[in-house]
Amino acid sequence: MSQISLTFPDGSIRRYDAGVTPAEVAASIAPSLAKAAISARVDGAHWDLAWPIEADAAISINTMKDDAAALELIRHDFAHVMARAVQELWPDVKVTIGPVTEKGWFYDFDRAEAFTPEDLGAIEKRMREIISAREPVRTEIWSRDRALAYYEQRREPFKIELIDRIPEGAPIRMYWHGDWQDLCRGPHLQHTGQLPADAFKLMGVSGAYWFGDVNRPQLQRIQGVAFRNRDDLKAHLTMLEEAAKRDHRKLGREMELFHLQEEAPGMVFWHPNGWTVYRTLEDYMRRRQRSAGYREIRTPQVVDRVLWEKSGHWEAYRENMFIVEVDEEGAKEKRINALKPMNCPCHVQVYNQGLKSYRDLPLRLAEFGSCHRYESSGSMHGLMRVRGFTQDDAHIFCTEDQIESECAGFIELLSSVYRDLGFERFDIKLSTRPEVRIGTDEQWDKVEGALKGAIEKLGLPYEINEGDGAFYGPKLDFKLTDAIGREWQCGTFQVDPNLPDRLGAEFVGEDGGKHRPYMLHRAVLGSFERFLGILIENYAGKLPFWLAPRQVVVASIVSDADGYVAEVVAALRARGLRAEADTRNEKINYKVREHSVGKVPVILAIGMKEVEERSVSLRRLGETRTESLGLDAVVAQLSAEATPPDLR
RNA sequence: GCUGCAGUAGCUCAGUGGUAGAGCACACCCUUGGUAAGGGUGAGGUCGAGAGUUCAAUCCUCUCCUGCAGCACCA
Repeated sequence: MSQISLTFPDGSIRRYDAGVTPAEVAASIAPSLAKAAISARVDGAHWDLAWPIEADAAISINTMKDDAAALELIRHDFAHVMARAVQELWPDVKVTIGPVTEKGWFYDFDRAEAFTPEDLGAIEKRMREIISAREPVRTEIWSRDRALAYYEQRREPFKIELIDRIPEGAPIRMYWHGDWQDLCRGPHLQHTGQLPADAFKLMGVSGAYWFGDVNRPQLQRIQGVAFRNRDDLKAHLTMLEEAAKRDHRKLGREMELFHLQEEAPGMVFWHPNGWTVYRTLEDYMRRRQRSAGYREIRTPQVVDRVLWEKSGHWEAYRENMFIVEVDEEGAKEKRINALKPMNCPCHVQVYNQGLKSYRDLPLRLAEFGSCHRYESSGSMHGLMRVRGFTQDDAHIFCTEDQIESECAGFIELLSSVYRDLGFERFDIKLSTRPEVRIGTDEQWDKVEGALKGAIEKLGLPYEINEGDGAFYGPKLDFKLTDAIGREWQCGTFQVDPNLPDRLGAEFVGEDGGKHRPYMLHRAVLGSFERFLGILIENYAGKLPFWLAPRQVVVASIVSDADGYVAEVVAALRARGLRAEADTRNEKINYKVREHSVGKVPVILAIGMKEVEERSVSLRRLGETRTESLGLDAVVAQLSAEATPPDLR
């Protein structure tokens, strides 16, 4: 038998018979390692302990201490254990697929009746029994015919389809968890006893299409989360509770920011508090864009279909547009308009007014553009996905040579805005040319190169999403990370030579001839509605002082102080602070509680002592400590704090 | 849009085949209290909309609307 050399992480090399398994390798090192082993990494691939190694390779043995490997195996094995539990409880249920997800796994089942929450409890119980049986996990490679015959006989149509999708030559692996069997590419743990029985939880049932295809059968997806130990599970559940507490829909009500109602699904009714935050953010963005060289414009919301036909939206996007029919006096036909779903065609109209010279470029036209899109009913979610929204939109008209510097300028603006708003971290994704596209390869090379060049010159890391660009040009997506680690895609930067072409935008070049400009679509926040939702959740409602809708409440302790309270409020307001008096007939405890719940950053309590000293007792949100300050001092201090970050 | 669940007072929710209840919020009164809920009294509901079954529907059935979770969608 031939021999192979395996290289270990410490650089040492050992020789084994070809076909040795990682389990045997581990045993050759130490019995304790053999017991603790869960999988191996062979030349970078995640390797089952039972799979033979046939050639020289670099190897490392994974144990439960290896985060990534352990979590993957645990979650994968949980998927199988759950499927087994389900089939043991309901033998007629058909199994499909059960992949690992970010925090756990899911498994899709075909079953006539819906799973109930009680069923989940029963499944969890059965899973624990399976785990405590500590049954070995076995693997075998089967021939295609044998696998197909097996599933024919078991009447598992979905598995048959899966086998048909396995490419010729790839191994068809069967795994046994005890005497329950599933088709799976592996790898898996050694036995079910290696699963942490106290570190998983079934999270719910939902519908899911077979292969994500609306036209295929809808299955029932049971989702679970799993971690290496109970503490990690607990931390995860705590994070979910934390996220629920931060839910902007709940905080929006509690803080009286906005509401939604069924007569206008997906459209926001902003209340005074919410609108204050909105305008503060909008004013900030207006200043930032103005100083970054943008000119602000405003374009119509109701536009004739003729323009949408020219721009291509009528053909490609019509089902997402709100259509407005108008009976014009004397007209034979109804005139058909649409609420704009995007601002770009209108911006080209502004560009097209008057002949443009190359000297006018780059021309940056910005609009806080109010858009409407008919989003499908199931996709709407509070402020995060709405039908009526406002983008911090802008289009830069420029030459090909200007793309790189415009891109760099945009990224600098975006990163500075995100930092000002409290987001330190964001990731960039570059989507490159798709299969179906317009333009020459040379153009794509140049434009993709410009985007890469801009990012690299700024020294920022980025990922490439091969083939995910629009048919007309590449794009950048910017994802920020919030305070509890969730990612939100907000910013975008898209290169578009297509729309200027369709709508006939041009400029006179140095050569005196007419040329097409490029159009760069870009947004920093995305939509104000959604971004405000993200801000609310990021700060759990405790917005930074400059953004807080009510910055200061001046609360009287005794009614004899009411006159001075009014004076304090007036002094604060004179400096532009958003201050309110609370002179209601309530105890100070009551007022402090109410305004704390309402997330007011600063409460100034006023009793007779303060009246006599012309001072205030200052208490900040989240603290129990109070501070006594003179009136002039507090006004000066708070107005400094209220200055937006770009004006400091 | 699909699957499942839900819709009762401003909010959170209980409840019943014979037209409804709690806590908080709200109004009024008492109380002037020093940093997270003082006390009392009171007002407040076409029980999401429409149709059907029934002597009788908030409750049962159907359709629709809206919301929630997930899926699909986000050119």
